[in-house]
Amino acid sequence: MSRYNVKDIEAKWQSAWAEEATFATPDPGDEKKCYVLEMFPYPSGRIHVGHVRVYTLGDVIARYRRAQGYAVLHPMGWDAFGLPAENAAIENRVHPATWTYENIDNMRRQLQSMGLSIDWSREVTTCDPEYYRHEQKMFLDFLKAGLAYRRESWVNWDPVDQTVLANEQVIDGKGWRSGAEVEKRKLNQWFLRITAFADSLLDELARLDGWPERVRIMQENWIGRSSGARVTFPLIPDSAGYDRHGDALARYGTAIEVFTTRPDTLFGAAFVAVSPNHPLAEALAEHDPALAEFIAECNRLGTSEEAIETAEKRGHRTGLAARHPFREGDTLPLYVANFVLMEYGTGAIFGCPAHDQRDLEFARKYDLPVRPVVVPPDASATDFEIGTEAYAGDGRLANSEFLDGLDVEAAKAAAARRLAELGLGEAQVTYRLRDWGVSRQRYWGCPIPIIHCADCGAVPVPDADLPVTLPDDVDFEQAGNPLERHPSWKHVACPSCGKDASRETDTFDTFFESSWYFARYCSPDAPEPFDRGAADYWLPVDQYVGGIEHAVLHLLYSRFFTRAMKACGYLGIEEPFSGLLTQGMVCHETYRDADGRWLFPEEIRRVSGGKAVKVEDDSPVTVGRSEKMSKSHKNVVDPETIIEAYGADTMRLFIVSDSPPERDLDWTESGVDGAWRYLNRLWRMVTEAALAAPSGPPPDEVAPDKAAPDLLDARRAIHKAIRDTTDDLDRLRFNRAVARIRELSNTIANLSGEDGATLWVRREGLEALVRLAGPFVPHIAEELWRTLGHEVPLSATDWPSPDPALVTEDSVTVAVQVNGKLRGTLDLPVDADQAAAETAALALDNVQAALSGKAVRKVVVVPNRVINVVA
RNA sequence: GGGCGCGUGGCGGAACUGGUAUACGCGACGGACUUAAAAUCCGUUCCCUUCGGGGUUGCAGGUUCGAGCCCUGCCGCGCCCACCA
Repeated sequence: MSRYNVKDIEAKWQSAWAEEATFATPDPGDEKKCYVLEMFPYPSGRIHVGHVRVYTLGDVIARYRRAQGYAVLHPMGWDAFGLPAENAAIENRVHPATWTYENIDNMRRQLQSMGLSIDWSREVTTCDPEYYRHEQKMFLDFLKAGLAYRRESWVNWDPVDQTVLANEQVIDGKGWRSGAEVEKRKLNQWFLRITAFADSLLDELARLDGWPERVRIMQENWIGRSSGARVTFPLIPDSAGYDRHGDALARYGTAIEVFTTRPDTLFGAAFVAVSPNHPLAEALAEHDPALAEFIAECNRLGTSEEAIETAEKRGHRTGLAARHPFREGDTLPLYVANFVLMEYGTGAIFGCPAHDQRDLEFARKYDLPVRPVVVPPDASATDFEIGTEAYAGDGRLANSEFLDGLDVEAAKAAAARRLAELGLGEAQVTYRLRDWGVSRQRYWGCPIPIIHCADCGAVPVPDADLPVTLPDDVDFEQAGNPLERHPSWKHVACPSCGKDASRETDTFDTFFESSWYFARYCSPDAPEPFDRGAADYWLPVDQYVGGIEHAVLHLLYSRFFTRAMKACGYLGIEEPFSGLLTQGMVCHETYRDADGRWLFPEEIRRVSGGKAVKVEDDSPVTVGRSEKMSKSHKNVVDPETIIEAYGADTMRLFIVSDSPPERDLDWTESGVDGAWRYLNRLWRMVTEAALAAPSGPPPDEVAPDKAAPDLLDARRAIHKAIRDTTDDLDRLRFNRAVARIRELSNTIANLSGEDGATLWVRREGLEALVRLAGPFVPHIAEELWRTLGHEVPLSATDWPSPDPALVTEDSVTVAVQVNGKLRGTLDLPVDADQAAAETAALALDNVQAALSGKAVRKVVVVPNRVINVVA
């Protein structure tokens, strides 16, 4: 018997697959297709265990579908623009491109050592001008279609990375990469009009039944559709009567627009407030130094969880008042208030203290009237009062003139109707979702193809001049954007009038590149972004695999981008990914020495009693709970080391064995050992049996109607294993599939005897075993398939199907209960006569003992499952 | 504050969507082989038991012939969003 020589076997099959172009993508044809894609990696330099998990999961699916006869597209590429390259440039004085391409080369080598069934001829690299030229063109098309625009706006500014961040990239008031407290700045920015598709992005979620419910809910909340009304409040100087607002009103206008979801509570209004960043507030501040100071203070305040929770509701009274739209002669004081967001609705609200907690806190502080207008069903209109809790529930309207007596829903509609009649508003839908700001003040990104001309404004770079490429000779010695400082790059003639003009020096957010790469893979060398025929055939992606952290970032942007591409005639579909699998994180125990310093797993040694010591000096080590692998806690495992020691198959098997894919996975050394031991066992089973096991058509004595009972049982187990593993793979339940495969190994191992029929059944089992294991552990499976005497490689062999005669049962074990408690089992023919089943059950000794003479009240017979005797 | 999810042996987890709870693996223990160790192989492994059985899916109830699964209320853990009018 030969030894399981991992290194040779894995190297041998990896080069065989490469030479034979085994995983080359077929041309679009008539076969059923399956596009399997994992989120492409950022080329950080080395793969980590998280990569191993995603690419293993995707590879199992791709290999399984290929064996089933699908035309499979399974590509790989690099999300190659981004900040780490620039940081490396600053720290190590290496050009971002050099750094990136070197990292790609190393990571490609590492990924290839995993034995992935990837068509490497379709590699896409987003920092390549041959890639990003297409998105520059797309951007200009979006601009023409009104899906991109430029405006001055308040932005999230990351003071460490010195760039703007999208709302999706601000986590708890901090930059998603730098962790720095985000500041507010006003800048000219390019935006993509993602809000134009808000309804479609929301409504189509219901049809994405291949997506986890969790992700769909997260996107739904993120889009945040709410319906209400827009209300116009005419402005007048209030009783304090100053007149210095004339200038501000003249510039801003003499009315203020407010969005509310509760137009029914308009009669409870006590004040109107605008955001500190509202144009009216800014105009007023020019003549009001105290207001200017208040606004500045608001902008300094962070937006972190803590800041929001502890922040007091504060306002600055403006000296203006708003006329109540319904109640003649009633006016409401106008405030600038710190809790009003410029980014949502119109940046202005009316405050109804009785029915909104924030408004109530504000009203109590500034002593404004609290007038309930919605009375709960169990209270009376005359004594219902508000204390410290606003009432947000349902009820009947009161103190509200024409709305009195209506319920909340009817009152909302009636109020909106009246507003429309008066010309002071109408029903309106508003979204939490905001347009996607894509300008970044960074070098290592795709240049925005725009030229700014003093006379002509923002002029698109003509098609003939695309792509706009990055200059190579840049200087990272100073902070800020090197494109801005480059001596010549930005100075160009205006394409429209020919005068001196300057290039846009901002680059795109890197989520721009990842929003369409899945389409580029369909035809990576096409002169257009993609060949329409190829895209029509391959898209949408059938199974996408990636981390949950992209639930509202990449996955939402890609859905938008696909719609925008469709609107501009690039594509015929709206949804890019029909199936989505979000895999959990990989975790590992943490270790600290006596001084509290973190230790790497290889620095410790397990001793008895679950304790651990330092390898170096046997000093005690504290074992901490398992948490997400991170460099700072040193609880990391390097995939390359694992492959060196055990091989890719062991690593792949371990990573799919223990936990369901969407759940977090605990990386354990003993689990890896277990996978290693299993593969050695598999190796021995096949190599020891292969010589003795005959091949060929089934001999008579193993036929379903002739085989000896134990052989028949074994054959049944083999075919059920095929059926169940297939079912588990279809449902992406890989940990269960692995359990089925191990069970099949046990069945085969328990098959004793060396007669011809037994040998034949053993071979049948081993062949099934190797074929079922193929998607998980492809190298060893190929090798054993050959050992079993097959000339055609496993990667070109069909997926096995179970023999129907062997998976349909003719008898079944039925549980027998008395009053719901198990008292025995019965072997009955499938679909046995109910009366006969009942009689057989009652005849059991255990049943009679449990009844102990009591009368049987009834017997519940669930065919083929259970018989419950009720006494 | 809003939304979503989870809780099963020492551990990871399984249980066909209401029908024999604890599959498969890890760990542990015992044995065989070995001068010895590793590897391998064979057993045992939810708890209690007077060996007849009895109990067990975070806790307390409910629905049902029957509940890990459905409902109600607690307890604990996790994730997402958050002054969103």
